[in-house]
Amino acid sequence: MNLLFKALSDPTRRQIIELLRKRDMNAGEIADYFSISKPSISHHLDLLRQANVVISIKEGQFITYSLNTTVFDEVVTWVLDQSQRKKTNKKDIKQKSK
Amino acid sequence: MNLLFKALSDPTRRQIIELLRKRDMNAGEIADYFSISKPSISHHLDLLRQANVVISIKEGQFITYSLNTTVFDEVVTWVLDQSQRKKTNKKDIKQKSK
DNA sequence: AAAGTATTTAGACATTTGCCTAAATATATA
DNA sequence: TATATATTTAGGCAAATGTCTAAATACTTT
Repeated sequence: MNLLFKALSDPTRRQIIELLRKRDMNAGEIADYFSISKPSISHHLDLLRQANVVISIKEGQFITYSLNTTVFDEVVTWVLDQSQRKKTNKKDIKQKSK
Repeated sequence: MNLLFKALSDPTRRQIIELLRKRDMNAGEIADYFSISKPSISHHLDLLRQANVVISIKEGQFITYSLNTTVFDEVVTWVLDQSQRKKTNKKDIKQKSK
């Protein structure tokens, strides 16, 4: 959960997600869309993979990345949940201190 | 957009959101739920306010914070959008370099 | 007006993050 | 097998982030 939100908190990583939404790409193709170095992109891809946002499949010399859209459900559920006001429980009522 | 995702990327701030989901609270009440200092909580609240996630209203000696749930729509829209595979445009097809 | 309470601001510090270059690894091709 | 290509790993560095204590601000109460 935290890895997931962390993964989404960087603009470059969100752009990578938007790219992969259109089609699967290998690391080099992805890097071509950015002006930062390939190792930096590789690092971002690693974080996205750790957060389960993308899956990577080695295809010969290339590594193809694709979105794992299922994790987004988790985010949507959490966020939508916050939009809904919760009924206050007795035990949640905090006394003013002193 | 970036401020919003940044705001959601910290566990303490997400917990604050979950607290405010139940009821509005003033800064001191919120701080009571955590073991970190009041100035730190105040800082988190400031970031949440900058991201438009909460609104603060001064009520005498207290400052009441409440959720501004409308911003969550933005997140849900973006995330849901990524879950939906996009039709590939001609112009989006990137030639393999060389 | 003085003292107490609620909250923020200021400034310092350690950790994390995002970036870089150089080197390592793995596969493909001449 | 030697060379070229694709990608990652390693290590370093600057900026951003999260935390703290001390001090400032603002309101309330005596």
